[in-house]
Amino acid sequence: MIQVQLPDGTLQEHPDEATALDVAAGIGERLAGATMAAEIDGMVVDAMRPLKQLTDADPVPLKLLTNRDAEALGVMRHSCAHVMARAVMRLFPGVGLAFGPTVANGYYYDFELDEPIREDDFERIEQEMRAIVKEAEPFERFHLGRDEAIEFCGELGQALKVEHIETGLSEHPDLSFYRQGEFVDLCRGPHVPDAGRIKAFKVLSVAGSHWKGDASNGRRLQRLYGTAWFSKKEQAAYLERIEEARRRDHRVLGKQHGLFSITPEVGQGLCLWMPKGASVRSRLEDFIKAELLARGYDPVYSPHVGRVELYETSGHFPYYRDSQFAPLFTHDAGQLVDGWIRRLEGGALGEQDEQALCAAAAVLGCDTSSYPANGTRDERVAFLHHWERTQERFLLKPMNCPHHVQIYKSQPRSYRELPVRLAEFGTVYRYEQSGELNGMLRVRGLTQDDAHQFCTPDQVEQEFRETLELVKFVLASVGLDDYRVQLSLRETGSDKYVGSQENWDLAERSLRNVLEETGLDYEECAGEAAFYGPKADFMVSDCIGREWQLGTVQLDYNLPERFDLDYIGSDNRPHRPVMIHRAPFGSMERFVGMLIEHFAGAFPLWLAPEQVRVLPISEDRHAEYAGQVTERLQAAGFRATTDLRSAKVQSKIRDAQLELIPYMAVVGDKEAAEGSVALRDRIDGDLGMMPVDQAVARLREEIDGRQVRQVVKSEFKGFEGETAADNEY
RNA sequence: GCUGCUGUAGCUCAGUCGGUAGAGCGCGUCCUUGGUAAGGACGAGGUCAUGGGUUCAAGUCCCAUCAGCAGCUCCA
Repeated sequence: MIQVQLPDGTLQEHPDEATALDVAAGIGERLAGATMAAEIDGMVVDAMRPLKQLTDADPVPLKLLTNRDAEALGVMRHSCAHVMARAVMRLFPGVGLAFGPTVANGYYYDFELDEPIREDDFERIEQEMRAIVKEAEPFERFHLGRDEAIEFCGELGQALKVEHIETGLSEHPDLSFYRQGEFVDLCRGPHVPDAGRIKAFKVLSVAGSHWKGDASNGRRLQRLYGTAWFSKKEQAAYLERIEEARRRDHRVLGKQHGLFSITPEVGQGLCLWMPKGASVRSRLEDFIKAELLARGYDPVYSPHVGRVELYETSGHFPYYRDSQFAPLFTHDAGQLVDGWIRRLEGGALGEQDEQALCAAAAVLGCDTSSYPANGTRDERVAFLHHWERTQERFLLKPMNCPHHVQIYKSQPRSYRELPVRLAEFGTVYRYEQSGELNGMLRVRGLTQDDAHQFCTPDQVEQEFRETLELVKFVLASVGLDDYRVQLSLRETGSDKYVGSQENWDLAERSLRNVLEETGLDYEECAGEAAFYGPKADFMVSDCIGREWQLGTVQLDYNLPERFDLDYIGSDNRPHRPVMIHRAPFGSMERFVGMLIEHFAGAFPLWLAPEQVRVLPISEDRHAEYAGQVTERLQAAGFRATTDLRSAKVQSKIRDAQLELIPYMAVVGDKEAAEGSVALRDRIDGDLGMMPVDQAVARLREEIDGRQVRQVVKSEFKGFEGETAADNEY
């Protein structure tokens, strides 16, 4: 007999071969039916395996995982991924299986298959899945030794599984498999007891992927995404959330409401701000500029380009070469020599090609007569570098910091004037991979609400503290109150970071101290730091529960070193300042794009491009009074227009509603006689007649308080604490 | 950058088997002058993304390019 201890402390006796499922059945039939898996000492395991196989503990600390537990949801989804793979194998004979893990809200399975899977196929895949679920066959686990396992997968024709056992799982002495009817898959598990426990599922999308995430190995896979839930109701809520997100797509709303546009004529990832989008942006910029002035920042301006040497010194140019626009050369041969150097350094330059380059460079006016063609590679590179350095090369700036550093450096600094805070809405250019571009959220030209704070090491904590306050304040001003901070730290043992060990320790400690002290919800992430220092990123949740990385605060002990910055201390000796990079919004593009989705295009009054529209009942009789009202509203500082079309007022109201104008002012005979308006609210509808002054006061109050009145919360909750499982197989 | 899918009027989309290009909304003109989410009539709008190819004939089939979408990889 074995002893089992349940979470409430009760002890039970069970036969030696008892499983968690047996324990559940002993408590109640319904519980057994709802049991998906079990948890022993925090480890999620199969409910159908004998407890003795799973632990030596006595008594066995057992928790039954049912359709009320987030952990069970992951198990069930992973089982559903197997069901999907089984269905696909039936419909596409000869398909190769790769990986099939769970992800947030669902799962995927990667297949190796020549024939493309199309959306039209989803229905029959789901049908096959329904048939498999209806059969409710059990998931059976078994083990094989390495050699047997390789032979077994070979016999099944699963070459990728063989490869994975030989490489990824080379340390595993024996391998576990799960069988479900005719379908067998190498898998760590755990799984639900039988397929019948999958109550709601759907195949969602198909996309390309790469074997083990490596694009260079040339092995293309097809990734089929699906979702699964404990009930149809939960699934419906989730699908509705996806729909809601689609309805809020800033690319669609941005076009519809004339906020921004991205055209092939201008270029991929280069955003044109239309008047209405520019209006929203400029409200935000004015707001934060005023805030910065109040907080002791000095606004500065700097150009969009800078000499390449600036970014060589900062380290950005060599580190991010591939994600920058190519340098601009003033000499005709510049680009050629640059490509020449890179080919030499890459070791991929033939003798003939080199001679051709030599000749071509000469034609373009670069004197190559003393080029050491027979010298070492280093000598040849040095010759070309030397020439290049005599030439002007510019870079579209990928960062504002080097320019701000030059402003700091332009005069001697005393500890008395620190911190120096230089702020600029600086536009930077990054050559993002084409597949990464996404509306305003990921662009190639973006404007950061950037600033750099230069301070003494002693001031770091206080500066960081104040900066966190600023970020919190600006997020609150647009009604974003649901966020957490990700503290990105270095990864021990990696060589991608610059700067001394002591500085990193100091920086990380300072950030952690202040975050602790402010009580912000934060989480540490090793390996996510920038190459020059740790950072605190604000992860903001929007009204339908999606998380966005917006503001960032980054400590930097590196650039001051590289640019040899100093200030004179009270000891009359030079000291090294510390830099803080920070951008509360992140970039204006990304921030406004996120706001469009958060507000579903319906901006709060203080940000709305058009705040009030005056609607005359009759175009010819009330046009004059409508014009007067509009002028009064404009004089009071509102963005107001008049709708003078010869349409019925119902139709004008409908259009204004669809254009998401916050307020309408209807004017007819009565209003004209009394000097009033019939105010209509986008949200609450008709507010009745009131004097114009009263309407002005009402709107003024809403704007001054930066009120956010309409943010629809999503029905979808998901599972508290749910995370994507880390599936090894 | 890679894989897959897509590209028809300002917008959203039909377009069968390869046989002279369609709708709704929007826009323009005219009629209508109205009271809180669509009044009516008429009209203008397209080198079917671009460039090649196959064919008597291409929006439709093939190739390339460009752009968009989904995903992968990346993100100072």
